[in-house]
Amino acid sequence: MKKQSTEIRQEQIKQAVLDIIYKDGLKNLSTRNLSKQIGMSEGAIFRHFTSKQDIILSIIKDVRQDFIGPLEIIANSDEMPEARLKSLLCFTIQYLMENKGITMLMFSEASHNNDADLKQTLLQIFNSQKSLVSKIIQDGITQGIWNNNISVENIAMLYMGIPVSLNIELILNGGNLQAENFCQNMLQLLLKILEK
Amino acid sequence: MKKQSTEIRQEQIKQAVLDIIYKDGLKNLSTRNLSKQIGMSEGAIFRHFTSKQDIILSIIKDVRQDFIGPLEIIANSDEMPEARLKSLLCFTIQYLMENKGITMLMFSEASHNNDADLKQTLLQIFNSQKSLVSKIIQDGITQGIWNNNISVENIAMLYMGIPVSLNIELILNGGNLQAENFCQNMLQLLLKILEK
DNA sequence: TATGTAAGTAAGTATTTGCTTACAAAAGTA
DNA sequence: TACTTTTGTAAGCAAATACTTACTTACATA
Repeated sequence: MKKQSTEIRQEQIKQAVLDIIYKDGLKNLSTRNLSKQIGMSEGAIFRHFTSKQDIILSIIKDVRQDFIGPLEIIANSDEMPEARLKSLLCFTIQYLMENKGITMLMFSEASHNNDADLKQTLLQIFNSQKSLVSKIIQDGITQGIWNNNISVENIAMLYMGIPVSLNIELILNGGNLQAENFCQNMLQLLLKILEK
Repeated sequence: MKKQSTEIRQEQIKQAVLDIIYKDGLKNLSTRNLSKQIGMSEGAIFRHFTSKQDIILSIIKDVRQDFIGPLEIIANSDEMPEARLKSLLCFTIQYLMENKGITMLMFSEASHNNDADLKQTLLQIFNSQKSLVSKIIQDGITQGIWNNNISVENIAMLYMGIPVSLNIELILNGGNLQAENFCQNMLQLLLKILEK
């Protein structure tokens, strides 16, 4: 196999991990299977990551950077709450559609890991999402746009189920889902809850 | 160890499976680990089930009987749509709280299984839930109680995320969650969407 | 062109996996 | 009581697992 830099290989390996999880499930995520998917020897994987655990940790850290990072920018922008909520939701759905294995990875593998570092990062990812949604909703209420009689906490919780709804549909109906439509549809429902 | 009938042992084994999944995650669900949890030898497990797969299949069939069964009765009762929706949601949450490993099992293990029988049962469980919620909502619309401008399909999709939201909270925040409150809270939000 | 290093491989390692075997003992039944 | 069946065990099986080793090869740079 042609030689490549560690940076390139690391990206390939992480992508392959997510692909395997989405297509074949977590139980088929073995280093042997992984090497087959990439077309490189098993030993080579361990040139670029110290352990299988290390690959997963790296993926979760990517999530914080490539997913939570942009979400923070969206939530803290000076746009109207409704526009921010839409951006937040649509970006989330887009990200999860492009990284289809991530939802499963975070729930199943990562959440029951005894690696404290990994667990901490994971908790941070969930809590960040929740608090960013909460912030936008709170802004809308404060600005008098939305109903002040609803519990921000409860909507945030309902919101957190949306990405997983998406995942259920993807797995069971085989991935043919219009991300743009899905985002708009869910947004409509949320706005109905928020309206005065 | 004292002898017990296969029926009793099967229940114990299935319960232990769900406990392990909830506490330690799917990757720790080995037959060795399972035998340790029950306090019986590994060989004894295979007296009562033909394979590990067989245990999982049996659990999923329980879900259809003990969970989907009652849901059908609730959805088809002659109560008002709002009362039925509440019962449906609260029963779902109660069931998942009492069988905390099931959500994870259905998503991760079962959805990527190559056993056709299992996959079929699983698909049935998801689609049943969705169609029962849809039925209740449709009834409410037909009776002129709820808004006829909303998409039944979309609300059903949003609904399906609620049980998993619950699971996230349970795993990450350590299980201290008031089921009764959670049910009422989510119901409030759904009713807000449905109202005219 | 020579050389050091980073990136590749095949073939191991020890451990864990799901499951089987050969046998023991408890419990129902005659 | 005698005998059959059912439920239990300890020890071991082949295959799969994550990871290592000893060695090779491509490539940037002196």
